[in-house]
Amino acid sequence: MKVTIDDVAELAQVSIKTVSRVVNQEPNVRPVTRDKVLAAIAQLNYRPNSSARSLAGNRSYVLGLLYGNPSANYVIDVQVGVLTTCRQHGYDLLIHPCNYSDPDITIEIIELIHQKRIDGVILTPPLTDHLPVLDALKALDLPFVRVAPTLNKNISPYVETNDGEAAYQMTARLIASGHTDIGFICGHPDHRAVTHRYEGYRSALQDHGIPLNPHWIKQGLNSFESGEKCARELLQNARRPTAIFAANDEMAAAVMMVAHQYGIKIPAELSVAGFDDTSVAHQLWPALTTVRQPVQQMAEKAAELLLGQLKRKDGQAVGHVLNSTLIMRDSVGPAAR
Amino acid sequence: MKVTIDDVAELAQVSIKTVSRVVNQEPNVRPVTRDKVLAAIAQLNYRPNSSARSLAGNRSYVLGLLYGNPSANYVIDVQVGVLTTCRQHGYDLLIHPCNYSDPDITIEIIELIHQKRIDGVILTPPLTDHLPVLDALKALDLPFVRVAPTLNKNISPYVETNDGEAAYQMTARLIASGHTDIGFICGHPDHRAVTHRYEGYRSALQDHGIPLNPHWIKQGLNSFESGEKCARELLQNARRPTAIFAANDEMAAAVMMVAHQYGIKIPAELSVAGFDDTSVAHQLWPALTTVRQPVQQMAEKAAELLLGQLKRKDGQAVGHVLNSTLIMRDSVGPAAR
DNA sequence: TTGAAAGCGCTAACAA
DNA sequence: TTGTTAGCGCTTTCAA
Repeated sequence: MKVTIDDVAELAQVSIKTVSRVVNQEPNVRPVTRDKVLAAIAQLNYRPNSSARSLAGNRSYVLGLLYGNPSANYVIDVQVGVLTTCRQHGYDLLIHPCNYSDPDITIEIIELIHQKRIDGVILTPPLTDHLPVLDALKALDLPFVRVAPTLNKNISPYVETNDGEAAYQMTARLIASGHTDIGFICGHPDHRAVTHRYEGYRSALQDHGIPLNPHWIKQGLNSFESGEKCARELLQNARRPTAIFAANDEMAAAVMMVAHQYGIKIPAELSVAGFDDTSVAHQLWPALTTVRQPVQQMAEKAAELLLGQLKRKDGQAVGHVLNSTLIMRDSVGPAAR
Repeated sequence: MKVTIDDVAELAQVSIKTVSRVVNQEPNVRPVTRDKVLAAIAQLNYRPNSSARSLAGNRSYVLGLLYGNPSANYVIDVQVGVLTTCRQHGYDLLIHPCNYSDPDITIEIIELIHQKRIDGVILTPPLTDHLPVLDALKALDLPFVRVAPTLNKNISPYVETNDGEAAYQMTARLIASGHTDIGFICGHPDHRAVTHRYEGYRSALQDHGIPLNPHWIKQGLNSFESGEKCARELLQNARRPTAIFAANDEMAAAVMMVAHQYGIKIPAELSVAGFDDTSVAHQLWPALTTVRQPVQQMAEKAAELLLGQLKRKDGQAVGHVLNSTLIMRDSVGPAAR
C-alpha cells in the first residue's frame, strides 16, 4: 500500500537521490535515467510523502490564504483560484479566515506561520493593506503576494484589477444613456480598493463636464443596511438623482429595495448600478447591472506569483492587472426627463 | 528561532519521550513532571513540528473537507465550523471542492486521501449521499462523518437538522395566517436532504385537513432559473395560490421576481417563504421569511464526531440533530380573501 | 513512571 | 551524472 522512494529506486535500479532529483525536477539527470525512474514511479503509483519532504527539506509545501473579507462569494472564488494553482504545483493550501479588526491579528498570523511552517501567504482585502501584518511578514522574511493592494505597492508582488477604469466606464455608460444626475454610494473606507471606484465615477463626470453634486455622494459601509440608509437620503427628496451607482452590489440591492418602497420604478424612473456581480445581482428584480471582477483569475495569478517567488527567491514587487467587465442587465435604462 | 523537543527535554530535565507524553496528553506522567514540562514548553514557546509528528506517527493531523455544494454561503459556514473544531484540537484542514457529477470523483478523492495522508474526512451534501464515494471511503477504512445524509445513515456518524419539522412549522404558520392555497416548489432531487422539506409541507397540510393540490406542487432544481419557471406556472393563472413555499431562498427570490413582474403584491396578495436564510433573504423586498439551518454548528459537531472517532477508533454511526429556526420577515402576511 | 534507541521517508551536503 | 551518508523532529517499541 505505501510505496516509498526506496521501492522506486530499487525498481529503477538507481539510488534514492536520483529518484529525488527526478521527482523534484532537478537538473543533471540523463534523460534515459529520468525515463527509467518515471516509469518506475508510474508502475508503483508512487507519491512522495509530504511529511518526510517537509521535515527533511525544511519546507512545508503549504501556502496560507489569509482573508478577512465578509463576502462568501468572493472568498470562495479566491479559494478556487488559489487551489487551482496549488494543485498544479503540488502545493497544499491552508485557509485562515481572520478578523481584521482583532488587535491580536498579527500575533495570530505569526503563530500560524511558525506552527504550520507555511512557505508563503496570499493576502486578500482588507488584510492586504493591514500595515502591522505586512510589517510582520517582512520581518519574518516570508514571501507573500497581495490581491488588490492599495498601499505600499512596492513591498510585494501583487495582482489587481482595473476597478477605477471599470467604474469610469460604467459611469460613462450612464451618462451616455442621458443621465447627468448620478448619485454614488461609496464603499467602506477600510476597504481601500473600493475607493478606486469612487475615483472612476468622479473622473467620468469630470471628463463629461458634469459638475459633482456633493449631496449625491454618500458614504456607505459595504453592508446592505448602510446602503439602505444612503439610499433613503438620496431618494427621499423630490429632487433626486435619476441614476445611482453603488460601490458594491449589496448596497445597490438596498437602493433597489428603498426605491420599491418609495414606488420609484426601476429603470424607468431610476437606474441602478452595482459592483461585484455577486449572486444577488441576478436574483434582484430587475436584474442588476454591475461590474464583474476576475476574482478567480486574480487568485490563480497571485498563487503563481507566490510560487515563482518561492522558486527564485526573489521578491520583486511585480504587479499584474486583470480586467473587470461591465455586466449590463436590466436595472439601467435611459434617463427619464 | 526553532525550538525542538530536545530543547524542552533539556530545560525540563527529562527525556524527550516524557515531553512527548505530555504534549500528547498520554497517561502515566507524574503531575510534578508534567508541570515541569509544561513550564518548559511555555518558557520556550515550543510548538511541535507537525511534519515530524506525521512522519513518525504515520498520521497527518489533517482532516479533509469534501464539498460539491454550489452555495458559497453554505460552504463558508461549513468551513468556519470545521475550522473552529480543528483549531481547538490542533488539526489542520484541507478543503477540497469537487464536482459531484464528475465520473472520476471517486478516484480523485482516493488519490487525495492517499497523497495527503488525510486522517479523516467530512462530507457535505450532495457528496454525503454519493454511494461510490462512500463505498470507497469504507474500503479505505477511513473515518468519515457526514453532514445531513439521507441514505444509509447507519454507515457513518452524521449530523443533521430537523428540516422536515421546520418545513412543517413554516407551513403551519402559513395555515395559521389563513392560507389554504399554498404552493410548493421542490428542491433538486439530487440534493436529497431537501426532499425532507417537501415532506414537512405535505404532512402539515394533511394534519390540518387541507387536501394536496398537485397543480400547486412544482419540481425545481434549486436554481433561480428553475424557480422562475415554477413560479410562472404557479402564478400565471387567475386561480393561483395565496402563498408559495420554496425549498430554498434562490427559488423564493425567483417567485418574488415573477410576482413583481405580474404586479402581484407581496405579502398582500401573495405570501412567500424560502429556506436557508442566505444573504439574499434580507436583501429582497420585502425581506424574505425563511428557515435558518445551524450550518456552522453542524459543521463544528461533525468535526468533533470525526476527531472522537479518530481517538477512539470506533465507527458507531451516531447521529446528532441540531434544530433549524424559522425567520419571520415581511414576505408572509395574512391570506387575502 | 520514565528513558534509550530505532526508525518514519525524505532532502542536503559531499563524494565519486 | 550519480551515489553515500547523515540528519530533519518526532513517535514507537521495548527495557528499566
